[in-house]
Amino acid sequence: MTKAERTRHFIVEKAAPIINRKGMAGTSINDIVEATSLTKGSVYGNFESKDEICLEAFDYLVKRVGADMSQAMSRGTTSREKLDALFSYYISNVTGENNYGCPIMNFGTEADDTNPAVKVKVNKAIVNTQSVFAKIIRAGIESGEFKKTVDADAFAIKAFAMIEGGMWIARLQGSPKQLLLIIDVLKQEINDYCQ
Amino acid sequence: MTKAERTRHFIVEKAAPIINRKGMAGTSINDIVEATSLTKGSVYGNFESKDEICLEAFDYLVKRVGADMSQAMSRGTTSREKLDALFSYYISNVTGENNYGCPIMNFGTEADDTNPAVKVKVNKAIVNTQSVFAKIIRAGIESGEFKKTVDADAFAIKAFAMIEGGMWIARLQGSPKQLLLIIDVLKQEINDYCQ
DNA sequence: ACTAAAATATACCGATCGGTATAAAATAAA
DNA sequence: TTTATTTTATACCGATCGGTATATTTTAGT
Repeated sequence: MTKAERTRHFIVEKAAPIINRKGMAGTSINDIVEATSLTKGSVYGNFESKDEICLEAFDYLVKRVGADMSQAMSRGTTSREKLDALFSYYISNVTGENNYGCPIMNFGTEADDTNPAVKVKVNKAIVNTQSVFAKIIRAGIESGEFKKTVDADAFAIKAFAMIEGGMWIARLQGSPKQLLLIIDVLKQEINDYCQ
Repeated sequence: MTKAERTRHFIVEKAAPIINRKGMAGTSINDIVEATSLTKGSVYGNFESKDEICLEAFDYLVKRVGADMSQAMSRGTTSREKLDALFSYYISNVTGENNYGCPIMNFGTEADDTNPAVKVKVNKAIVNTQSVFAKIIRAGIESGEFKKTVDADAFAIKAFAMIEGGMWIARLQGSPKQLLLIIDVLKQEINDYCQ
């Protein structure tokens, strides 16, 4: 890893949480300069534009969320336990201190009408996340844990929308109350899936 | 209504869809000047700051959405029909041409970490919208249309999260497919509420 | 240690940002 | 219609925006 590669990564690491919090338009190069204690020349020596930083910041955040989700899932053995672990991760993601919301939600809402490149990345992240849910359900069906009649894709779409909506509300209200209710509903539904 | 009041309203009317689409940070005063064909001096003769315009724009958008929801609901007689009409409104909101997403979602996501005043307004809008759902359910229970065991508040929270999540996904994907699935799930659930 | 190459810092660019002082024009009360 | 008041347009403010040319420093291969 060359110096430049390390610096690039360092800049992304510092910039990502700021962009996730303040938005792409709301974050200035100066914000990034201050956060990294570098200079503008140094930042632009490693990146071509602010847009490139935003794109890599989104990739970085999504990768980190994905890693956290995998780690959470690995704590469960059965499909149901894996789903429970995922739910717990989402809840901790809202109740934890240094968290600024789901990057897929934050970048997606801003990029929707303004940044096609980011929009494409967000769409891929949505599909990936939903397929994580669907794969767990399918594994549970194959192992005999869940009924064969369960629609894995439909559950994934529904659960993802509910959780994203619930996290968004929880962050805005400064309370996990509604997210907890939504997670309870999902757990009850998974309970009904069991045979 | 004085000239100033009319102009204020005119500015908000023109600025609101732009801010809803590009975000508060992403919209410049010049954008508003161009959209209104007024001058900067005229805009600042009627508003103290860009922030004030954003706040009024949000109020305007929420009021309009509320009116559209009321109009949709009035097309139904039973509680179930009213809910169906609401769902249809949300779907048309996504499939329609000149639409740029739910203002509660757009303003909420941006304001969450950057604009406390807007955040307060967004929270009130969330509570109001959820109470619309809850009230319909409660009316249905009182009229004997729905079972007494139905939890109106829980349904409102769940349905709102699902719909907001579903609309967000639909706009990002450029397809109402997942929202339609989510609405179907809700309709099925309401069907189960009937006795 | 020497040196070519890579990375960083300084200083600056024009454009645009939100906002304002002031003059010109339009409104509204008399 | 006159006149005081309100509203609008012009021209400008300093600050900050994203971005760059260039000089200086640091890195890394020999």
